[in-house]
Amino acid sequence: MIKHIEIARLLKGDNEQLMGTSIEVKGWVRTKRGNKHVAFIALNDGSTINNLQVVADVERFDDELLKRITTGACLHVTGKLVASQGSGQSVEVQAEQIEIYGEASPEDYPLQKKGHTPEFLRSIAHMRPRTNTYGAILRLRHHMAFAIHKYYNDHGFFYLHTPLITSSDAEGAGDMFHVTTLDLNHLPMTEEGKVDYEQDFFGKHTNLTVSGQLEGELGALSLGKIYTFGPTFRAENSNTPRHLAEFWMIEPEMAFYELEDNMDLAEDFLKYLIKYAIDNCEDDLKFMNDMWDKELLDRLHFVLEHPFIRLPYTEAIDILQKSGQKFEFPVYWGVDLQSEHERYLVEKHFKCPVILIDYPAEIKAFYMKQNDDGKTVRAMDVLFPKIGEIIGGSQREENYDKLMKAITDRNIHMKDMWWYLDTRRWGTAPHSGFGLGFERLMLFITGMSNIRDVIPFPRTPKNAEF
RNA sequence: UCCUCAAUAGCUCAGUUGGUUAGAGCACCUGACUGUUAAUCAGGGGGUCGCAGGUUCAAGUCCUGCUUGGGGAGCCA
Repeated sequence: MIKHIEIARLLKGDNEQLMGTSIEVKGWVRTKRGNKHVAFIALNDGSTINNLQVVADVERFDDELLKRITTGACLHVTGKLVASQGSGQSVEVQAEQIEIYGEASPEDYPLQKKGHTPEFLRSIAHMRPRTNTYGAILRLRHHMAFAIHKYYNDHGFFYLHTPLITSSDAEGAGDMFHVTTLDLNHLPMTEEGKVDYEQDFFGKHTNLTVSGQLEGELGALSLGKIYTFGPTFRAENSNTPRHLAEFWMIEPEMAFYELEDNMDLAEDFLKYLIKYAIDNCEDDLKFMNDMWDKELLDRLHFVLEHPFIRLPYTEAIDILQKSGQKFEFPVYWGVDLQSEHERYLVEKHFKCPVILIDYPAEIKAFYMKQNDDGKTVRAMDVLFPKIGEIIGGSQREENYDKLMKAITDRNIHMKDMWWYLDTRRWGTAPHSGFGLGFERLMLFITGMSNIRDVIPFPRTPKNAEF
């Protein structure tokens, strides 16, 4: 007797030594059908999108027991693994014993064997991992997370844990969640009538991080190549299918990398992840392709096989102005590109991922390396079909004086940022990095269209259930 | 936050110019069927029409506000 075998292993090709032997399987019932002589139970244990067919000879089992086996119930089945008589599967289990771990009353169990909308499933996010779709998404999410660590480890990067609680609010990446242990109903006040954060837990005002980049630069300028991979928090009131208040971000930061090296890394990295998914998640990707996005696999292969277009901002403006397209927002040099402009470049003009570089300094962050033209900075945005900006990054300004000028030009308060500036005072070096939104990657990999469906428990304005 | 569309059975939806007892498919329950494949076939139960007001002899249907959700925009990853 072999104890509890996962369904993924039973359905693999190399199960010949198990054929004819008695095995144990455990999992949740997807559907049961049959007649008065035989019952077919589709069992899924989450190890694979595929179900194991359990065949129960009705005369061998108590009617009451079989009646309690309904969609959603959890079973422990002992039986013989045999070649299937039916055509839908190669093997099946002839049930000898069935134990019901947990019933799922058909009167109120919310998941049915028919399809549900993502909107409905979001309202039962605690149960949706039990569906085929979210099982596939969560397995893909795991494999992508693993592949990210593998890629960087294999390329000599070190995983740096940057803090989630930060006291710097000059990062310029939008509104932040405050972190405090003060009693909000009885706030200690200073003589000027402001909240006295000296009495707070950290003795100063603190927030949840919006980026690990600044600390990441400290790592790069000592370890050489580092990456961060952790949660990030933005308190913006963004209500779109592409934004979350809590999301995961990958931020590599590399000493001695210039912008071209940065672009090479971003492109190689993204293609590695896509290839990893294709090579390791065939069943789940096929399911997502068949059920949600018929062009998913074609799109993944297309991106894998074509070099990304690399284009200076100034040339992109030129293309847009000469396109003859009518845009809602006018195009001129110095304007920040709108979604419609980015979509035109990626989906209509080039029909290919595009890396835009050398943006006007005014529309980019203070830390980006200034070009000699005095107008542009060494920024890069990677734009993908269907989802838009998937990566934002740059070569960093390593010159102390130029960095200080950018800071004063923008009226940024740097009193809490002395440690960042010290990297440019002592042993500064050219370096680069970028940020990849993990859930945006997952949108691309899964073919889903709403970011709330590629994270187990989405956090968005007015929504922190589960 | 702005624009826009929507909310009717457990789920997905239909519901005419405002008019009698609000429908369908799936799910569920009962039955039929000796190997099914989101099984099939027959029958049955199931509704505070998102919430609060208003117009009207009469509101699922028209008006106002609110709530929730989708799509688009901004912020960005």
